[in-house]
Amino acid sequence: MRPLFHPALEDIRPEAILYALSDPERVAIFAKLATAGCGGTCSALADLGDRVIPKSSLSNHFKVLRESGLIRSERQGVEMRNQTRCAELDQRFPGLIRSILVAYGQFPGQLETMSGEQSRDRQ
Amino acid sequence: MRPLFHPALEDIRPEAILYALSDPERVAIFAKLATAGCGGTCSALADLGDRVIPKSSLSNHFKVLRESGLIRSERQGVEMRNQTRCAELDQRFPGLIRSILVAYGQFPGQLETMSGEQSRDRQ
DNA sequence: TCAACAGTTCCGAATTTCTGAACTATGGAA
DNA sequence: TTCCATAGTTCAGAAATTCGGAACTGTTGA
Repeated sequence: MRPLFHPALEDIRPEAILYALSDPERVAIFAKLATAGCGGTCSALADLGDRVIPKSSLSNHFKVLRESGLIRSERQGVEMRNQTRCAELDQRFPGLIRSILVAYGQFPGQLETMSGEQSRDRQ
Repeated sequence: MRPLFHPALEDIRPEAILYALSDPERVAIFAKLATAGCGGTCSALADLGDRVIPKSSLSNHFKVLRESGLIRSERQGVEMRNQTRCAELDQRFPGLIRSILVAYGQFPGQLETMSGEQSRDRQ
């Protein structure tokens, strides 16, 4: 398994962000992560209610989210911990993520790491 | 030639907007329209500097922009007049278009019909 | 009536997406 | 250790999408 790629903040491209979030399944996953309340593992995010995303598709969704710079993934034992990069992203693209989530009706008030706490970054 | 389809404001879907604007060529076209200064015809927008978009691709770009709800196209004689639906869109998805254009570095201060003038709508 | 022009449609090639099946990595139990 | 279960990744082929040249359509002006 090749090491997971995460773009540096300055390498994040708006087209990648928009592309990643132009898929409602990925938005649903990202919104769940952004609004916390879930463990952040892949499997915990597979159930969208109306359908269960196949494993391989899910894995690909996470790859797209990760490589576009929207999330950070980190192996923890047998599973994967995912977290959004909202705080960083808001620095680079002010207001973007928020207005996208609002547009999707996925902004219930509290974004995990956005604007509030300045994220105790580990790198 | 079938009649051009324009979604009603309430039928505009965020995923369509993001998808349409996840392509840098379409963003370039849309930004030129949004910041005025050009006629709004297709051919006037074909030249991106580094490459000239083929006619059929250009036509498709306009179709994507139109059917996502980002622009309105109207035949005027032999050519097509295009205009953004920024004012309407900002009503439905507050801040979205603006923050996207800012993210792309395509927001030079003056958006044609956004927030300022409430657009003398023709319909 | 005809030619020119702006843009659309068609269609085949190339690329991308999707997902089941096989595989890999980790941790726990025997 | 070895073995099994679990979480997720990679592979591969089918399906869907995108791209763009060539042919077509609709409009204007000569």
